[in-house]
Amino acid sequence: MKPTIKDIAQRANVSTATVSRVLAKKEKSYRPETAAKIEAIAKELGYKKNIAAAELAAHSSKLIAVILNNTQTNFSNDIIAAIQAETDKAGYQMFILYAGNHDSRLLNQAISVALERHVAGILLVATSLDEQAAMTLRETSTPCRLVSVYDENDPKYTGFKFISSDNEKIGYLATNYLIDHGHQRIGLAGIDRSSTGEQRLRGYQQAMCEHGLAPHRDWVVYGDYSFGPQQNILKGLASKKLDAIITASDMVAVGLIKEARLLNIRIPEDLSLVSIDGTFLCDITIPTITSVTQDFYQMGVLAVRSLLKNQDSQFVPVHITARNSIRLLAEKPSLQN
Amino acid sequence: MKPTIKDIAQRANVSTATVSRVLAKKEKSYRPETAAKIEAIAKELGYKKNIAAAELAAHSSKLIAVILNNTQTNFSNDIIAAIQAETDKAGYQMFILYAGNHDSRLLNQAISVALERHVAGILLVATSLDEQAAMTLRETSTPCRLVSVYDENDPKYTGFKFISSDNEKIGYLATNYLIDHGHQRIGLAGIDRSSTGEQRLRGYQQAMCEHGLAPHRDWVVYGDYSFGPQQNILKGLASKKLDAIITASDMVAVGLIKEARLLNIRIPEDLSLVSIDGTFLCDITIPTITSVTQDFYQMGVLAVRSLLKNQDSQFVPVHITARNSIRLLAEKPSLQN
DNA sequence: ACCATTATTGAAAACGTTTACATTTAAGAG
DNA sequence: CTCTTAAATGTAAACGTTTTCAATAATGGT
Repeated sequence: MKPTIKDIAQRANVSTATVSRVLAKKEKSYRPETAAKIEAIAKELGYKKNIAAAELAAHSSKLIAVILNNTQTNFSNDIIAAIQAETDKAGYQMFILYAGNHDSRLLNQAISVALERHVAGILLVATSLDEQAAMTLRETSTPCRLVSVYDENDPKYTGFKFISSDNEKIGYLATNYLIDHGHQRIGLAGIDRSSTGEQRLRGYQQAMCEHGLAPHRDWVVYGDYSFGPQQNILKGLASKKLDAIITASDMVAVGLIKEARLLNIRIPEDLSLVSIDGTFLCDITIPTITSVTQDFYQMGVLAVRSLLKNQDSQFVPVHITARNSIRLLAEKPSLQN
Repeated sequence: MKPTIKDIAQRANVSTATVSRVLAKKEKSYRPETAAKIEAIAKELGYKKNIAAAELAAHSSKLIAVILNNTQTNFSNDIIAAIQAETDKAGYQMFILYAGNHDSRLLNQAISVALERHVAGILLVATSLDEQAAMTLRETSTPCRLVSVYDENDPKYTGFKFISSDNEKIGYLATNYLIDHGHQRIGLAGIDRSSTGEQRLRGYQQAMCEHGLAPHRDWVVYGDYSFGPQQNILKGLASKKLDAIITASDMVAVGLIKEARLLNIRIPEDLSLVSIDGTFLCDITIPTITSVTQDFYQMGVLAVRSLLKNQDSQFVPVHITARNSIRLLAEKPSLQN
């Protein structure tokens, strides 16, 4: 039988209460000698606390549930590593639940499991809400944060706190950066039609408009952030004579670089490229890809802090990482269609 | 206050025992009407089982601890997704603990946490053991499996069951495949000096020897499986006039492709390449990379099954995925040094 | 209608902690 | 040396389930 505090108490000639206090390191409520004795015995017996019992008695768990979208994003690794490190630092453990892929049943099941475990908090990473999930999460007293997802315009999302990059800013930054380099006919490829995509699109449009460059509707190609030289982004845009393209993710950028190579379009000589994300993929290509870089690790850190310290929503700063996929254009390239 | 089975029992005019039985779906031990009534009330009250209490009472947890190495490998995603799906299917939940990077303290702490949670089992993914960890795991009755790690020659590993690709076979397959395509001067790049690297090296050497191609010691370049065009693998091997290189991982392959491009070495015209892993990275490069492909998803699935059903160690089949990084050489290229 | 089974249910004892409250012991003030 | 107060420990009641064993109700055979 596994040893319990009772066994320790007996051997140490103290009560279980004292053992509990020592093992839980309750401040100033036991003599150092008592503590030493108890700790020695605990070690000798190979005692392991039964967390289930502890959580039951204390009405508090040191668990954080992380709910993840199943789609393989090459950045969730970073977020998760950060969440793990930060929860660990606070004496918590994280535990991961996958919520499939826009699968309402799985999502709600994951939430249910988290609540059954009476977790200290829930982190929804890159996962969009549905009506039922939103309701459940609103009703429970368990705190929750959305990570890398938000939507001020969707009532489903109101009341939920989030930690994310500012997608509008991302679109705006990327576009402005290209404009600063003399580009005018700028495309946007790979965004989806959900909140994230729309937000980036808005930023793009705003930057364009502010410079009097009304973006052509055809310059925007929708997608799902994934790799796809087969998506023929460039073929579709070929007739448009674009100066540059912003890709919605590094995966899209990599696909586009490959497509360009096959079509003998040189980057950046014939076409500039700036990607959104800034993961390691930007460094493995030729040329390396200039990106609007998101700080995914920091995002994870802040998400945990926000959850544990009940802080408000916040945007994680983004920045341009200059690499080699942009050329400098003359001041005013032609603009006729 | 959150509702408990007591509340449900009261409202349904039954005992808590009955409620427990219904909610746990104990076979044939209650009338359907009773079940219906209880389930209705549970739903109405928004009842959530307190898993801590259940685990405490039942002496069994439905948790699987997954202990992970911190190093970013682009395949652990697949393994983890599989573990999640498979544990879920069996009614378990998995929970992840990071063990740093050959960090003894963190590893043992992770194991300790897993044991405190009285998990049903532990999966060590791509994590090597140290003396203390091996001892702890041997002493406990909690079952455990190593995933993607094994070493028949290291006494630390004896007695531990594993699920992994056969690294010797991987090295052997890759080498043979190149030999079959007429290559003779074959290098091996990026392996480390731990068990995995040594095993792959042995397979490589065996295949070479079987064909009377004593491999030159200089043809093997050590590394750590990671991306590094800066590692100058090719520069180091330039004088060796190799026909082909086997890279220890896709990341190494990608780095090597980049290096080759910068050095104007054409792949596969000047140098053939076969990589080990076969992840998405093999598809995004130009040329696409022929690989010895590991079935990481299956590895995760089998690991969970082995753990839960107490099955023995097993190798997960690997196979060659032909892509475009190998050329066909004449039967007998020159072999003088 | 009666008895032997069998299917349902209930009562209550675990499970291993934490913690409020009570008690004892030690320490300090005068 | 006594009194007051603080520190250290003990007692015992939770916490919300599961499960054994006992009790009751339903069922079928005769």
